[in-house]
Amino acid sequence: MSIRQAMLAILEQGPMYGYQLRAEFEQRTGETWPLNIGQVYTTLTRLERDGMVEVVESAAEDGSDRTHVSYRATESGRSEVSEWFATPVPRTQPPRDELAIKLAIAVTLPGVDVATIIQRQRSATMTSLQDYTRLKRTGRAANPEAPEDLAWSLVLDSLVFDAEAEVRWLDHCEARLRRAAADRPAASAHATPTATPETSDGVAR
Amino acid sequence: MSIRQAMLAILEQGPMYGYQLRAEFEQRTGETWPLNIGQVYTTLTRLERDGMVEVVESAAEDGSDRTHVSYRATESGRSEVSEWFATPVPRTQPPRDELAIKLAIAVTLPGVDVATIIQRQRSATMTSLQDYTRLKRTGRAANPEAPEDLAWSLVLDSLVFDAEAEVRWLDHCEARLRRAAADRPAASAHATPTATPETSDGVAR
DNA sequence: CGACACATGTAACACGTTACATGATTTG
DNA sequence: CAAATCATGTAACGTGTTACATGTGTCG
Repeated sequence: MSIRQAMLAILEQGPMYGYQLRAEFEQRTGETWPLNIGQVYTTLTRLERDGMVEVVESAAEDGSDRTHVSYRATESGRSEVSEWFATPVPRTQPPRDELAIKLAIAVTLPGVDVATIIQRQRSATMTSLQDYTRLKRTGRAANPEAPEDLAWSLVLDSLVFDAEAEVRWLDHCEARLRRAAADRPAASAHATPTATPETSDGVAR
Repeated sequence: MSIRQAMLAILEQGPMYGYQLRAEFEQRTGETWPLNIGQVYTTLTRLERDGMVEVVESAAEDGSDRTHVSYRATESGRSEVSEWFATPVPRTQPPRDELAIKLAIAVTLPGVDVATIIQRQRSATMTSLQDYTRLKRTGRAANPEAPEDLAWSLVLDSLVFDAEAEVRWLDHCEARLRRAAADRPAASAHATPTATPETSDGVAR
């Protein structure tokens, strides 16, 4: 649902055609979320159907006489954009987190080696983190003053913050599982139920 | 794509029918990611088509003579699950982050009050954080020893880590924007173009 | 009995990806 | 000129949500 609004928002800069829209989007987000060109056209069609944009056949501005199928945001479109900016992204129904789902299920199944899953995941994520920092050094020399480069840089930071949070969470999970295992040591290998005393957890909460 | 694997993984516990699968899933993830019952059936159909599960008409175990349409994981299904657990969730194409996209575009558009967007978002996210901690206190009395409750608790922690990372990122963005504004002070309020020396145009790019 | 939860589906739609078709323009 | 890139689409498929239809079991 965010592509639609993003495209509409970019149209605030003026009428554009499909390819241009994709270029503008990717310039701001880097190679992070490549935007499928097919989807650009289908989304534009739906936006037009919903009265958010209208077609403006425009000559290419580069002098050639080629015309493109450009789109311009309508009044409705512009108001949808400002509402998008004015409303915080809700956390009521966060997108499903595959890693969280995976671990949540893993800890409930017998015979699944959760510790290994965690270690592999952390190692993969830390590799990504290194890639991100490498990207930040290499990054788009250009001029860091330009808003598009600032945008891309912020997106990159967002990925870093996210990956760091994931690593922290993995450490946290590891610790909690270790404590849980310490409380009832037999449960791992040969499945001895050990009758769990009272409620004396130690798992906190 | 994660629901499919999650359902398949849960079937490792033994044959189940639609409603049961949903209940097992939601018990592990709390009310975080409610699983649509319609999707359960369509996903089961596709899993069967792909040879991952097979139907086992089973009598309900609670004594009643009612039979349910239960599914059991096949050999292929089981191997897909173990591969799922063995492979880290890749960060190569992370799911699109609506907030990051929104801010990335916002900073490149003239006349958008990014500072306000950030403040509103942070305030909304911190409210969610409070809800999470309240949930952690209230949480599912039951017994925290039970693996399902541990799972749900880890998921909740994941939400917290995520929200905290978001707040940190918002602070980070705010700081960077303040620095950028300090470097070229005129750009904010009354849209004074200040003629940006060399490349002219003001629209940049 | 009537309301409600359980249980199994189907249809319609939105969104997203991959792949293909078809031209025009640019460039080695 | 041939190949690559730009540009605009369409078709097929997977996934996800919402809504509807239909029937069974339970409980006040």
